[in-house]
Amino acid sequence: MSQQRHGSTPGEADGVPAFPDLPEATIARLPEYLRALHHLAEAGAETVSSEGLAAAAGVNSAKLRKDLSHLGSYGTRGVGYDVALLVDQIEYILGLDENRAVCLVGVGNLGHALAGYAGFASRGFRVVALFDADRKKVGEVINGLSVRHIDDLAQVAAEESIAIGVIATPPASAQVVADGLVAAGVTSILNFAPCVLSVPPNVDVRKVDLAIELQILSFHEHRKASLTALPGGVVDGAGDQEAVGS
Amino acid sequence: MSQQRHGSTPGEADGVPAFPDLPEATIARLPEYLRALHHLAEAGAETVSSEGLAAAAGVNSAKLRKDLSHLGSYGTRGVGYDVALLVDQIEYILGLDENRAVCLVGVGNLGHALAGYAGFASRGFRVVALFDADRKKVGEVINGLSVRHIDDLAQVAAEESIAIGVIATPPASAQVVADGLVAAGVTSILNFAPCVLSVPPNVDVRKVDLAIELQILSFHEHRKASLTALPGGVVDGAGDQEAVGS
DNA sequence: AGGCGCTTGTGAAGGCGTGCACAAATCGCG
DNA sequence: CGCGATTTGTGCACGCCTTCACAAGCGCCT
Repeated sequence: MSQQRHGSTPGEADGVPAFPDLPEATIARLPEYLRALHHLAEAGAETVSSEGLAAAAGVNSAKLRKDLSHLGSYGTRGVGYDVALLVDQIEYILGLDENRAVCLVGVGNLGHALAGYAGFASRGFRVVALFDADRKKVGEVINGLSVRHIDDLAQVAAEESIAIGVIATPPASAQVVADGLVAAGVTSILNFAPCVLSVPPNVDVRKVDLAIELQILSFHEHRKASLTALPGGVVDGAGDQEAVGS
Repeated sequence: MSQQRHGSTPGEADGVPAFPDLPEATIARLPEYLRALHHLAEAGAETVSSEGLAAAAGVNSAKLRKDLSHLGSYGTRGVGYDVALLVDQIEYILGLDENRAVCLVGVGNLGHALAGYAGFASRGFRVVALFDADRKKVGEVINGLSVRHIDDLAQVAAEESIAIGVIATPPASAQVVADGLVAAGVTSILNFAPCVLSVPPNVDVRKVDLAIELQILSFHEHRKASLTALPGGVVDGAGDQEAVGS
């Protein structure tokens, strides 16, 4: 690779392009590495070996090295990775230094919890608005933010540039809300409603379905139960953490 | 394949073994198909084509056919798939006919919402117990269930056979809780705490980290922003739903 | 009864991701 | 100043998953 890197702004080091076309699987793991790095930094570590960081993030060390190599060479052979430098680099790649504005639609059971979730603010996001279609909920204050009616979405989006919309409505309303978010210029959506959304191709949708996660676990339970009833007995069973993406 | 299938109990049709070793990627999609099928059944559909079901589930039709072919042949050429039959078959494979017992540990912000989430009960799961380490929360009644102290876990597990444990505690407590669940005989864990759990190899862990989902979306925002600033302009951007697993 | 259109099930090819194993590079010590 | 210990970065092979394209099968219409 190339020498002399400390100093310049992250991502624009020298020869490395700002967007090295990271594999999707790598992107999904970067946040995990970042969390582990923050943990290490708080513990006072200056550098980490790939082995150490891999263990903290729950992945294979070879995989970690390959992932990090994709975003340029930020390690030192014989020493390891500079924790602070790597944190900056990953945060830059993930765009977390821009402190993106997030809005949440649907202040029901789940939405209420999400609105109060501290993990968002502490990891680079600002929840700037809460919406609901139910006029009875409008005005309610949650975590310092007051709930507004969904019809105000366009107006609020014009004031604050909203990067990400979170949908926590019943499935029947989700598509309408998604259309509204897209119309308001939102290009990333996190969908908690158990349904398929159709959006323009330039909009990214990620989905989290709590029941699906349970059903996948249920399958493995079923499988394990039918295996123990057979000669082979308990063989293995995955062992380490499975990612929730793909 | 084989003829004559209607009639016998699902999964034990005739030549097909109960566990055809489904690819992990297929398993992750089965719940999505199931949801779409229930939707179709409510709309009164008797049969669906792979094209139709694929559209409803947000996937490629070839992928859907291959997925379904893995669990035996339950379609009719020229006609499509029998909706009711397929529902039974998928529910059997996923083990949803056993109405598994779920316990939830950590009745904080998020845990509270999960305890009240209707989607669990409606999709084949029974939340049978809520736990928390905070004595001030013990006794609180949520959705008809009263919160018990975490020390009672072993006792409750002995009474009701708990299949799945959900962890919604702060990350610092998550490992201790996981150890407790494992000791109580739980072999599947759904972890909402942002940390890595280490468990014996026969225990399955799935993880849901809300902040990670946002960070992945943030990356794509960052990427899109840096692309529009370049000659190529907006090219595509995925188009359809991305799974949250992988 | 025969043919035609529609739909499933699957063989084959290609791409992506993982993990091994090792060469290259750096630091510290004698 | 040179050597050995240590750790990164990566070429390579393997396996999983996706996608295409098409043959086989089924029902309906004439």
